[in-house]
Amino acid sequence: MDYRKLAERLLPGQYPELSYFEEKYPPRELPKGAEVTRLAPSPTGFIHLGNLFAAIANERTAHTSGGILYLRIEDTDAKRKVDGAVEAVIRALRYFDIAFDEGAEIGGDNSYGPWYQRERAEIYRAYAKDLIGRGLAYPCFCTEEELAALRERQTAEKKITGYYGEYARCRFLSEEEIYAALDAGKPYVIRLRSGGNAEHKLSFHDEIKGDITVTENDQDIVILKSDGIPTYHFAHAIDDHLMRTTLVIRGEEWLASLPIHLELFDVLGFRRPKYGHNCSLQKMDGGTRRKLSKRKDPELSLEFYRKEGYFPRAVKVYMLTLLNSDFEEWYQRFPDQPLETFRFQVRKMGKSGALFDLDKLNDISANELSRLSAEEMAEFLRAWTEEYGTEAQKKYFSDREYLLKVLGLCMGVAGKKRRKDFITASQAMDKIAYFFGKGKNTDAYRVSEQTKNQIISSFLARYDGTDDAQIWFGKVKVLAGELGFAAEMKEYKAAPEKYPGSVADIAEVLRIAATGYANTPDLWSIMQILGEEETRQRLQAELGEEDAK
RNA sequence: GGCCUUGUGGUCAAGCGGUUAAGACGGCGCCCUCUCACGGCGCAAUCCCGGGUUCGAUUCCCGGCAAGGUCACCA
Repeated sequence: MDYRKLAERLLPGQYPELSYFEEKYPPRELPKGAEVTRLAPSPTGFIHLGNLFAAIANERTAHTSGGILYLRIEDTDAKRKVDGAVEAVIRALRYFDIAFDEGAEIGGDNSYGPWYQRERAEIYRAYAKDLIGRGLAYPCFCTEEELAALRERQTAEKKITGYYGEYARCRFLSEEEIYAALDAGKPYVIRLRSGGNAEHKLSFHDEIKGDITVTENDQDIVILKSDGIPTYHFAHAIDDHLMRTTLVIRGEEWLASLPIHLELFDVLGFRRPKYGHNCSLQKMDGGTRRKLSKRKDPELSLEFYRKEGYFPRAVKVYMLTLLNSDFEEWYQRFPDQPLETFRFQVRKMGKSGALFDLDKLNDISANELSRLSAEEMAEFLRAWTEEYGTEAQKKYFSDREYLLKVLGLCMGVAGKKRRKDFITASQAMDKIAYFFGKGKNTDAYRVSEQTKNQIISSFLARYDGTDDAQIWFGKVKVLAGELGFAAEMKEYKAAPEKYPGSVADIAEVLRIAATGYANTPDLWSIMQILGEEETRQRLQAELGEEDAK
């Protein structure tokens, strides 16, 4: 068969010589050891924690090695396209400090572009034409129904499913049959004429998994779909070669198609990049664990973390602790070092999938936030509130001095022992809400109505907003004594049966009355911030409830 | 089902022939304490199972089992 003629018929016209591409996209001039990595999302705009996980691995690898990270958009599937998706991806990643050097909408060096696969159609076709001309690819006229029927038959016969070997019907079409089908205008795809044998196993070194065994590919996979757009596999080989990617870090769901990619690189005469297949983040679903999925886990979308107001650095730190097991120790030793100074290593990435642990993230988050100054915290909260907060919450920022006092109390003294009350912006905003107006009590009094009223009114009788903490607490103790409660905790603990309660119980009533919560930071300080007038009003209101009754 | 990958406490994990099997999160106690938080001190783990190899195996080999991934003109 005249393959050249067939290639001309299938992909007519002038295409550049393949050497043209080699020259146009020469190997990058980078220092030794520098890795070129990439992120290649499809433009659905949806990006979740698993993507971030891989993104950080790619970014760190590129930038700790003095290399380059670029963004390529895999838009070969028209169905997946969503408007504004690329910008959304870039924005989401920038929130976590992932910066690209080149790529779609990045504005860096564009000499290795275009970055949208749709715009690279000519390139793929040139290579496909070459393959056809060399007899390494051929047109396939099988319909979806026929392929489905084939699959069914293979399944019934317990054969491996797919288009391969004797099952690759169109592989054996005669020249006449091909041209007849073409003349009849039948739609077709271009398939690779695989030279592999699935019986053959070869050993392959994966940068993350180590030495693994892979089976040779024998599937005549589609390289050009009927619309002339390449499949992922074909585009991957060509793009990563021409963009001179040195290390492909991608999810382990790609491991199964690695044999295809290996064959493609060989057949195209490309030097293979290194590969690292990272395990995917998993989550508990019912009784079993599974990888995070775009469709099933919208709550794990990056957008979720922004909405909740997670501190971006906290999410990043958590990802890093999962990515490189020695990171956590490093971070404990050098908490003030920039994250970038940690020596990230691909080979240290875990081999098994980690379960996403919200508790751990929350702990890290609380730690991160506790290291902020009140001013920084205020700024973080303000930015979050502007985007996601309620109108009422936006008012918290009208009196900056007041807000700072509140945050100072809730965070503790800078440089000293600090509280870790705040986990996320939305949680923090809720946590400080009582400083900006008291609603219904969240916690209930644990003493009788009568005792409660007694405590509040006798406190009110001697409360003076100018008292310092010592005097203030002294008065609470006296009050406790008058009601028969233990004024000293030591005495109470020594003989709890002798008292109806202790100062702790007295303080609890006052605390609930003033804030609505049984647990808060120092009560005296809270009253100082609220001011005497507001404090009195709140306590008075608690008495009022009884009158109403 | 075929193929691939993985299997150390509830979770993330270090260790890779001899260890009291690190550490972190979570849990639970205790201490500190007007509550909470912080901090401090403790407690809880038959290294998936079964065979080998070895003086000795969590570590090596084989076989199970379990979990995950994948088998598209989706990426």
